[in-house]
Amino acid sequence: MPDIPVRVRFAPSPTGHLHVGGGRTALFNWLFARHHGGTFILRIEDTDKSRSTDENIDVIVDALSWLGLDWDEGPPTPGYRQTERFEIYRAHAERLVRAGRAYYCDCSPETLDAERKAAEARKETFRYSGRCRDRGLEAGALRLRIPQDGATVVDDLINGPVTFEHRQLDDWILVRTDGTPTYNFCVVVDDVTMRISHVIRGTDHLSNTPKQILCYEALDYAVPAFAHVSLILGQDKKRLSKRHGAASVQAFREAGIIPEALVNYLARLGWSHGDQETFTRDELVRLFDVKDVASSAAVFDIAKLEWLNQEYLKAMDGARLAELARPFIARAGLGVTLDDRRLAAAMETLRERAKTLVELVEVGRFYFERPPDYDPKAAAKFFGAAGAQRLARLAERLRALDDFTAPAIEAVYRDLTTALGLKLVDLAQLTRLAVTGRTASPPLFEVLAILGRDETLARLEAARAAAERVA
RNA sequence: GGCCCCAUCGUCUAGAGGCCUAGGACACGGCCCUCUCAAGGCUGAAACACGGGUUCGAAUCCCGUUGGGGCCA
Repeated sequence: MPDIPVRVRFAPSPTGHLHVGGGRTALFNWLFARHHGGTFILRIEDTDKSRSTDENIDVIVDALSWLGLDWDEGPPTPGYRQTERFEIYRAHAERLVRAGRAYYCDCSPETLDAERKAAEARKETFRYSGRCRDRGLEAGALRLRIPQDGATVVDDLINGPVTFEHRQLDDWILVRTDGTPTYNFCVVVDDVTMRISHVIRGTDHLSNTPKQILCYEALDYAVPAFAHVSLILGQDKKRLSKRHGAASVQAFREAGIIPEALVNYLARLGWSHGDQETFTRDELVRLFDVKDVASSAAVFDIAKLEWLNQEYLKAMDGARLAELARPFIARAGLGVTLDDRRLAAAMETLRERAKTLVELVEVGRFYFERPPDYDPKAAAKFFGAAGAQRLARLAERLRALDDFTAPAIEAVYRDLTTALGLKLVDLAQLTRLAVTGRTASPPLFEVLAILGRDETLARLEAARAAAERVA
């Protein structure tokens, strides 16, 4: 189908947050559209009024925007929500009735239920008997008249040809007795009227596809190409859900994952390009082809996502990192007193020590507050009279230092180490404990330089006092 | 239960009959580097679900079994 314009859509139902599986489906659609210079459409499947809310639409729109998946058609422009389209479904239903491709059925739920039970008793799949097919009714549920014999083949771009025998299908309901269209009918009408060229969606819809294809044909519309993407599984190989922890795009955002990393990870889940692991957005657009998407399901691996996230953090400059980190600093209840320059420098000392923005703040807490306490084990080891003594001497020398930079500070430490007949690690760990409250931190001399002389001396003095109390 | 999909290291995957004594990445172990923790470098362990075919030759093709998943109820 090289001649028809590529038009793809992502059609979430706004019944909750955007699931990462949905995020990946959206990404694949978006990449496909951008790769082919086509159109990416966002459509909201909100026919389930009881569970669909405007808030959820906002959340999904927000998540897609955050991922950088912009749509060419869709909300807030009207006409892209199913609840706005009932007139269109009605018109198409009428068309099918007039063409004799659909008929009304007044079989009661009880009758149908009895048939279903009978079929079960015979260990057969329940199929509607077609009792009302030729009764010429003018009201009731509207059913699609499908061929009795033969088969429909879904020529799936990912799975290859998949054959469904018509004898396994039945005359399914297009419009319920109460006049509401069914999901499968809405989807077909929407895809038809939006001139969708490729339907890229989750494999949970593969089984519905033959019914839909029959409906396209009844409507006398060209059938689009289909590509069914496998589901994302949790560690237990069950469909990924909230039970597995973070499963929504929003949850990862809050966990401090950056959009570039999530996009890269999601793209690599089921799709690959040789041995390449990291891709820029442009590379993805250039290299992605839905035909290369794997047909097997994939387990979501948070550890790998976090590794990728760190790869992105490590490649980022301090200023940008600072902007990303600010909301996380605030959420941790901390305030920034460092100026922009120092904050950026601080970020650069943290980025290879954190896999997420949340971790970045945790590991860099001391940049935003004085140590509220000292690691007890380390305090027992480094503090005491000797420790207090050493802290005093360090403070004395640092106060006298002309140039409060990392190399100059290091020289002071090396000097004093020799003078005292110690190892560098002794004074370094003592100071680290004094300044950060912990025994692990970014390179000490850089930390001191970023904190600045006044703050460093204040912390040294506070620690000295605490050290004396230990003694 | 019926129909459909899927099956390479723990995980994501490369592999489209000989290039495979199966490659990469994450995670894991070891070593190096080192002011701590990381990061980094080197290195180790780790897989073609099983059984039949087809073929000179199968991870790659076919059939079955098993297992997992989905849809319909």
